[in-house]
Amino acid sequence: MSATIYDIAREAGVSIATVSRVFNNNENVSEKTRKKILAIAESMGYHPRAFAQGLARKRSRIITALVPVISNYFFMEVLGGIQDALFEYDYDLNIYNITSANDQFEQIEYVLKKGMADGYLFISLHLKEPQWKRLKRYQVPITLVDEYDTEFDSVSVDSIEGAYTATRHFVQKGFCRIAMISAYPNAKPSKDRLLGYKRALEDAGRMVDNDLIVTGDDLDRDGFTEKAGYQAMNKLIHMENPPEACFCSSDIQAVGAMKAQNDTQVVVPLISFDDIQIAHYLGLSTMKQPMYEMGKLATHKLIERISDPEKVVSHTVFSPELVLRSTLKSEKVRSTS
Amino acid sequence: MSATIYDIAREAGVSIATVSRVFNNNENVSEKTRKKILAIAESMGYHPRAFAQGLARKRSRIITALVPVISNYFFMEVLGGIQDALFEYDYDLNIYNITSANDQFEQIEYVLKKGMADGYLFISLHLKEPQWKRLKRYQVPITLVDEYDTEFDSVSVDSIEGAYTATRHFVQKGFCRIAMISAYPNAKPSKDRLLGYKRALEDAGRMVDNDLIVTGDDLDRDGFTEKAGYQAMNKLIHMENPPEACFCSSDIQAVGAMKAQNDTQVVVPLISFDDIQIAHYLGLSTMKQPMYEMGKLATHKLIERISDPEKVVSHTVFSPELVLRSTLKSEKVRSTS
DNA sequence: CTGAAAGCGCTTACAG
DNA sequence: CTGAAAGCGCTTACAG
Repeated sequence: MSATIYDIAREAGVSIATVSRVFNNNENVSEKTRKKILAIAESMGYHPRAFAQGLARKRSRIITALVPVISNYFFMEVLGGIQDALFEYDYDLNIYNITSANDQFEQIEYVLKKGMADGYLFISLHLKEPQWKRLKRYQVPITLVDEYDTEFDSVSVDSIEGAYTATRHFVQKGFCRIAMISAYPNAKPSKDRLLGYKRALEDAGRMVDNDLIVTGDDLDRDGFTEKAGYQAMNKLIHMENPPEACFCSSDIQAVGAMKAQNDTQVVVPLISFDDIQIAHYLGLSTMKQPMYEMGKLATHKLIERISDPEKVVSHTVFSPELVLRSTLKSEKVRSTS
Repeated sequence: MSATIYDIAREAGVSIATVSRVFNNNENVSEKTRKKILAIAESMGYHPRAFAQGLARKRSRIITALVPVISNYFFMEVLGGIQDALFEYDYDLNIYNITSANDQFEQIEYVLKKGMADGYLFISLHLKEPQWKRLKRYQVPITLVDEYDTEFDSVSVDSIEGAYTATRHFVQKGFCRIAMISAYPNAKPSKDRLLGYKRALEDAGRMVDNDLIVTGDDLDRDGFTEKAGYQAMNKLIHMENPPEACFCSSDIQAVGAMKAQNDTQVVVPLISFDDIQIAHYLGLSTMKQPMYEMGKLATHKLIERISDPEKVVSHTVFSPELVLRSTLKSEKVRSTS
């Protein structure tokens, strides 16, 4: 195997403690020995083994992000913020994929038990109340992104408000039959978007027509896929009395919905949710989430929590912002959708 | 801290060796003690600490993927294959982001030196010949994806062929001025696509017009962005004599290019490269790369290499496949782009 | 400024 | 089937 601290200590004629000090930037090493050691280390291609350090220090300087679907546009953008924040501190990032299988919670516990990281970022992971409680027992720093629980630091967006704003916009524009393409409302964000949609209609004195709330048949990723959006929009388009406008749970579903519109040449003004990178290029009107900021802030919170476990729990809830693009203007949609 | 092997050994009245055996599925433990230990471990929430295991075993059962830009559609799809392959074996996946800064190579060496993983997957990492040579010294299993070097196992796609096929298709359709939206040709795939494009024109007896080869001004991700594609297409559209068709280095650039077309209502038939998920929904004609398969195969190769370091180096080169969609048919483009 | 030594939590021959 | 003991490669008081 490659060189260890012993090899380089022997070569330099010092003890392993001194070598260790050099690599830990400990000041109590003479400049002369420091240089000598560094030179030898370089020549032998030496670098402290992460495992040995982790074991001895009981700290790893690793942050682990747990995410349900890595290949997900929302996560990708959050990740950008996480990485930039981590860059400031000297932490490494590990990413674990948590599948949405039945043993999801066990997968999470498994990762925590392995104790590889100093702190954990839970991205879009939606557990039940007793499960959050149970995680608390691990006494390990955890920050939630895109989810809320009283026990943990969190960064999220107000989905109720976002859905409300989008729907109200349609109401104010004078649209009557306003539909919603929903994801499967297992998790809080989905539920909240449904809630915000309904509330906006009710506050406007409208009846909520459940036939106008549709979901794709594809269950993958709880329906947050192009395919599910495509299926859902097709259902709407083929109703006897199609809707005049539609709020859509996510941009990625809107991409599918636009294809359905394009295939049939039926235009339904759309406002979706997220504002992922391509939204601008596709002309999607959407409720913008500050995904990058969310990732960054969550990481800062986590680092703080690591250094001060007793800190009072903090929650940040961003307000999504309506970004209007061509999917709203019927005349442009024809050439855009 | 949480329970260790000592705690549960004491509680069970056995030695730590026995506890260890249980967690390593060693057969030499009586069913009775096994059950007892498992029960106690469960009640104490015990699980072997990854660092301690890694140190003692000198194997971590971790695979690390190094990628230049995590938030990249190509990578996301490759990742799907990696995860599915890893699921079969009992390996965990770590992901490291390698920024494209000047110290890129140092970043890579840093990750390798930490020695956290049993093997490394290099995704879309393009180094220089001497750098590959130098990595060889680490004597650690490495598999390349989207890159080729004689020294390492690799899985890639024939970019020359793909670009050739796309361009030839335009030639055969009778298009005359065929442009190319290129990325910055620092890396092999970009260079090869440029090469394939030129070769197809030459083989058809056409002159290569360098004015028709454009790149966006945005340098981010070597020009593999929506923005760069948008800029590039705008340049083409505003030429005195705009092209009649265009081959584009990647789908993501094509997304930007389509927006430029839509903004100006100028239609230029397009064939891009990759076939990322949204390509189908956007109606992008493209040279399909089997990204998922590539991730899966690369992972299999890596696992094999780990178990047999002496295995002969193997290279797999896939042929990209032309997928025709509406960006090619001018009449449909108008409603799609 | 430097070294000897204990300890981090496991695994793994070896012996029985 | 089980235990005692050495070892994995570091860090960190403690003593000088």
